This record gives sequence, C-alpha cells and structure tokens, in this order.
Amino acid sequence: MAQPTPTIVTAGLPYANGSIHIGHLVEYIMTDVYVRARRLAGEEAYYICADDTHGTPIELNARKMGIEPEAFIARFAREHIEDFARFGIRFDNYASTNAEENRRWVHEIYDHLKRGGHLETRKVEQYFDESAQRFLPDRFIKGTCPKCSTPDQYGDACENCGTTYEPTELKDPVSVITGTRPVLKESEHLFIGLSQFSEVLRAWVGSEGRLQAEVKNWVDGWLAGGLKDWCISRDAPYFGFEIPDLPGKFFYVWLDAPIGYISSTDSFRGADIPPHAGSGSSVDTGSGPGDQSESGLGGRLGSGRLVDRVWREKRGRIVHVIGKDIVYFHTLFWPAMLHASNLALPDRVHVHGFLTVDGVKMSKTRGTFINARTFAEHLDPIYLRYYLASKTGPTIDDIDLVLEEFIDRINADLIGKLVNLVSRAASFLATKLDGQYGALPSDAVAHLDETRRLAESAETAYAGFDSASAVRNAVEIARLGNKIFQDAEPWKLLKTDAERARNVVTLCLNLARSAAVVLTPALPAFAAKVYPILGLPAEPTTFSEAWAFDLVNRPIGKPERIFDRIERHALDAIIEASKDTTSVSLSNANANANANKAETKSAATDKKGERSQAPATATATATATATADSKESAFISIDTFAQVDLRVGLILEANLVEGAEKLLRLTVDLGEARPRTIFAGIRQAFEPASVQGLRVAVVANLAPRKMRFGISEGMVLAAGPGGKDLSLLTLPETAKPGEKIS
RNA sequence: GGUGGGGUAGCUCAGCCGGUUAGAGCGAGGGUCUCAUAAGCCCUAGGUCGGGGGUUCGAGUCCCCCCCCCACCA
Repeated sequence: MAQPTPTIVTAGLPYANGSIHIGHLVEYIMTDVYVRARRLAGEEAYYICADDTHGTPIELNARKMGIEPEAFIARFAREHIEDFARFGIRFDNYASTNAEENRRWVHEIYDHLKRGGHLETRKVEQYFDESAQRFLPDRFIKGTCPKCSTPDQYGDACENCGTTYEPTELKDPVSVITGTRPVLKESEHLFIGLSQFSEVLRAWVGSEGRLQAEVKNWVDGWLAGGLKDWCISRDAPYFGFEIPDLPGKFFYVWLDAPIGYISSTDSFRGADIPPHAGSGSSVDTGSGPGDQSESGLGGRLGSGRLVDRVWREKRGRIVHVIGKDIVYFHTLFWPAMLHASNLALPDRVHVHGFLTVDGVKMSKTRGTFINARTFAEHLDPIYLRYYLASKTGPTIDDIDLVLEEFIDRINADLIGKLVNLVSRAASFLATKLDGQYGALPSDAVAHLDETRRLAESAETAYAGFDSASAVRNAVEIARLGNKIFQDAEPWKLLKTDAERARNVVTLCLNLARSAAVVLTPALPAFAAKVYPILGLPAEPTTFSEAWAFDLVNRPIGKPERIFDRIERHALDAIIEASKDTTSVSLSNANANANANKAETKSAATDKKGERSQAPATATATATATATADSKESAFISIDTFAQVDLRVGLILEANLVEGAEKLLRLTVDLGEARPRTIFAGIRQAFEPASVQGLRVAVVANLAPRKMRFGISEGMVLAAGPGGKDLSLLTLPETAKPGEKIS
C-alpha cells in the first residue's frame, strides 16, 4: 500500500479575505486525516497549503480599511495559521500566493503557455466604473434580471429565477462600489485556448483513480460539450502579479492560486535531499512510472529538492483535496497549465461536499455559521475533529452536522465506548492487579483476528478518504473490548482466578491500544493521551501497531482522565456566540455562505462568467418547504409553524423615520448580544413614546430586509386592519426579552 | 434552463457487478452487571427503500417519466 515516492497532499487554499469557519474545517481536517493516515501507512507524505491572497475583493477590502493589501492579507494569514493549529491540522508548509516563490512559478508557467502558443489576446468590452476608475467584476455589478425583472441582482445570475447571463444583459446596472451607472469600455485580455488541451485532459480524466466516478461523469460532460477559452488577465487596479510584458495587466487570481501548491512545496525545505545523500531516504529511484521522464532530463537529478522531485521530475504523487464548487478549475484549467509547462499533473483530485448544519446551509441568523475560533473558545477542537471524521465519506455528498447527533456521537461512542474501555480496563489493572500486564488468554485468537481485520480495513478506508468507516471500526474494536470485559467479569474472577482476570484485562487493553492506533489519523489526541496510560511511548508510528498485541508482561502507565463528555449548553453557547445580527446586510450573498470555498474562492472570482455561487438562502429553503406543504391543504403542519421563531422583544427605543409616513424605527432587545433594528409600519397608530418599554411578539428569524432607511432585522406582530386601527401583540412583564413564544 | 450528484427506519448513514425474511449506530422501550467518565453488556424497532410506469424468474440495486434537495454553468 505504501507508495515508493513522496506524496504531496494539498487542501484548497483559503482566501485571505475572511476567517476560517467550520465549513472550511471539513476540508482541512479531512486532508489532515488523510495525510496522517498515509504516514502511518509508511508513506512519505507532505501536507502543503497556503493562503490565497489576490484578487479584487481583497484589494477593495484593504482599501476600505485604509491599509495596504499586504497588511490586510498578513492579518488573515496569521489568524488562519493559528486557527488551523488549534484543530490539530498539521501542515508541513503553509505559504502565501503573494510570495516571491509564487511569482517565479507564475512567470515560468506563463512563459510556457506563451511559448507553447496557447495564449491569445482579445478585445473585451465590459463595464467600467468611471468614478472609481476601474473595471467591474460580475459580482460588483447589480441590476434588474433581464428575464424575470427581479431587482437588485448580481451581474452573473439571478437568485430568483436562476438564469445566468452576462452583466451587460442586466437592466439598470449599478456599480456596487460607487452606486453609479457603469459604462461599457473596451480592454485587451489574455485567453488560454483550453480546447487545445482536450485530448490531454480526456486522457488524464480517464485514468484510473484520478477522480471519483461522479466527478468524472461531470467532467466528461464538460469535455464533451467543448471547452471555452479562459481569460487569465485583469486590469489594474488589481492586487496580484503584474504580467511581465503587459504593463497594467495582472494575472487573474485563479491563475496564480493553484500555482501556490507548487510554490508552497518550493518554500518547504524539510524534505529536500542533500546532494549525494543516498540512503536513508524513502525515495525509490528503482521503480515507478517517473523513471523514464527522469532520464529524459539529462540523467542528472539536479537537486534533490522536493519541489523538483515531485513537480518537475514527476517522481511523486500529487493529491488535491477540494470542495465541489471548484472542480472545473482543478480538473481542466489546472492540468492544462501544468501540461503546457511540462510539470506533473495531479494523480488524484478528491472532491468533497459542503457542510450543512441540521440539514440546512450554515446561517448567521441561526447561529450555525460558526467560526473555527468561536468553536475553539467554547469546546475542545478534538470533538469537532472526531465528529467530522466520523461523518466524512468518500463521496461528494454534503456532510451534515447535526447538533443533537454531535453530542450523541461524542458521548456515546468516543466517551462511552472508546474512552470508557481504556478507563475501566486501565484502572482495573492499576488498582487491582498491581498494574502489571499478564499474557493474552489462549482463547483470544478469534478476537485478535477480528481486531486486526477491523484495523486493516480501517487503513484501507483512510486511503479512500472514508474516515467515517475507519472511525466506525475503531468504535467497533472498543465495543468488542467492552464486551469481552463484560462477559469475562474479571471483578469476579479476581477472587477465584486472579491470573485469568489479569489476562482478560490484558486482552482488553491490547484492543484499546488497537482502537487508539486506528483512531489516530482522525484524532491523534486520543492516542496521545492513551499511550502513556497504557505505558507506551508517546505516539503510534505505524498502523501495524494496531495488530502488534504486545502489551504483555510489562507495567502499565498511570490512569489519567482522557476526555470529558460534552454538554448541551456548551454547544448552545457556541450557537449563541455565532449569532450575528449585525452582518445581515448581506441577506442573501453570504448569510448562507454554504461552506468552505463557496464564500472564499468563489467570492474571489471577479470577472466575466467567473462567478460565485447563486445563493439560495436558508430562508428560501424554509419557504420552499412551507410552500410544498401548503399545496397539500389549507392547513400547515406543526413543523411549518415551528419554523417561525417567535420571540419576546422589549422595545428599548422608538423613533420616527424621516421620509416615511408609516414607519417607526424600533430598537428591540431580543436577549441577544445587541438589540435589533426593526422597522414597523405602525406609525399611524402609535406615537413613538407610547410603545417604548413594551414587550411585543417578534418574528426573529425573518430574513433581514433592506429598506430605504436601513435594514430591518425582524417583524413586530400586530392585529387589525392597519392604518390607525392596530393593536400590538404585547406581553406581560413576566416575559423576558428573547424568550421563545410557542 | 443545462450538466452532475443525491432522496433507504424518528435522526445520521451502510447497502459491491440486480438474488434468500432491507442493515448499522444514535434516540426510544425493556432487561442486566458494577471494573469503568450515572459509563458497559443483552434484547426489542416492522421503514410503500421520494412517486409512477417498465425490463426481469427476481429490483432499493437496471431503463423511462415526474417531484424534492445540493453543486457547477468556467
């Protein structure tokens, strides 16, 4: 199973425009688990990553904050690295796409593309914001959908009818940056003739093991439909690398981002082989598909640098882990660029789904848009690692974080089965049998075989990104251990046959050790705690320790607390801390930022059809469900009603709204960190002073609505025909702000 | 709209190339031990396998149509 050559494993590069959230974590943890498993399998594997730092959003956000883009991205780089570390995500190298190494590689690849005749200059007409003096990417233009006439839509697609179009098709286009109407302006741009690579890509995609079957189907469709040219340049101002022979033009962020995989390998020096180092390295030059091409390089290895071994000399394995939103880039653009540059193509692109929480996209208003940092401040990150690993399968299906299940899995499996086995057996041996292991019982063979089978199967599962199955096997081993312990009743044997009791417990502890090894890629912290207790050195180093069964006739370590159960309120605190009623201004664009790349990479896309997701908000999902229900009958189900989050709101302040005859601006305390602003159409019926201090019924999960006067973050309930005839639904003083009405 | 992927017990998921009475974990109900982090172990669940047609001796598993969810549309 071990590969004779080094394996580079990458996760998608997080965009240096925002914080790491649990959606990102799915990918970085999954990749970390994979790399750790490769190492335990004896492979030479490296986890390579970097911050993705270029593009319009970063340039604009930095400008908005009045700082240089370099300073802006430095902040997020620091934060990202810290957050990843907290979750036990161990990169071998974490670089930046704004690094000099990356510029060099971008130039090299650009040269190849150019010399190879793959580039073409073309005039493009696009929207230009005259007051900001810049061209506008799709997502920076808003207007009315040409098809369904929904106002306020982005320049690439309509959220209402789902149509995709060019920004120039929008009715009444407006620049998001300045609010002015953009004009059409011509500019020259560079395009890669992607169709020139069709055959190469077809062959690459068709090779066994490159892509998951469903992903291959998808890519096959693109290939069959014909490939369009790809625009790789952008006009100034732009934060990125300037194109050497085209002053004022910059490389599009999506060109230099994946090159970060190479340049980060380049800036990693930990795996370079000194000249003539010879033995001691696991690099095998005696076999492998890379040999032929290697001799084609003049028979000289040049240097033993990892970046050269893998990318230039093609004597390694490259595995990219990505989200399902960026498949196109990694299966077409990227291999094409590499091929044109005579660099190694990826051996495998593994695609995963997004994270949902309780079945729906992460939502800021629900408090399920959880930042890594927020989680870590309330709960030990090991819990999330364990849970996500236990849910991560090999398919591109979305991964659902179910809050109730999260608690159950931790408490029932991790604590109840795994931790408990170690705890009961270790303390039994330590306190009742002098802490000395005995021998394995003679009738243990079947159990040992079964354990080995489970462990080996877990090793295979990890290799296929199926940590869910691997974790299940670890739990199964623990279950077996618990059962053996239970059935043998060593606490009774103690009085009759102490040696047999010792041997049974010895068996159970050997199984506990196996489970710890199996669990190590997913949760290294477990073995780190358990090994010393068992009297073993710090960490498992190979999977085969799972079937070594050599904890015999030796002393055990000292029993220690391993992990504690988690309680509901810890999770509640995280949800509460994640509720963000201030950033609702992006009621649709980001409130759902479904997961990982959706918000980062896609938001980075900034021109022509290169767009981000067409957001369907969590609210829209709920609405759809409700609609489906109401089709059935005039009644709604209790579930539909339950979707309305009614809360007690205390009106702290009420003000007249200038220019609105019907509205009052209310500041309402809903028991949250900060009061909400709600516009209520009750001015004709109430004087501002008369409603201050009232406790009213508020729809708390209504999608925030942007009004001319600001954003309304909820709705106050009232009865009556309207106008002057209105009664507010008020509550007695016993009702506390924020309490749920049900 | 086009392309691809999904829709299996209350919940989360397994079900390979079609083949005996559709499985697991959790939850729930019942029983039991006491070494253990109020942990463990044992027993119990009857779910139109989204809906409808079709192919077949036989379909959750293949084909067609429809409904719903997700991603992408470079």
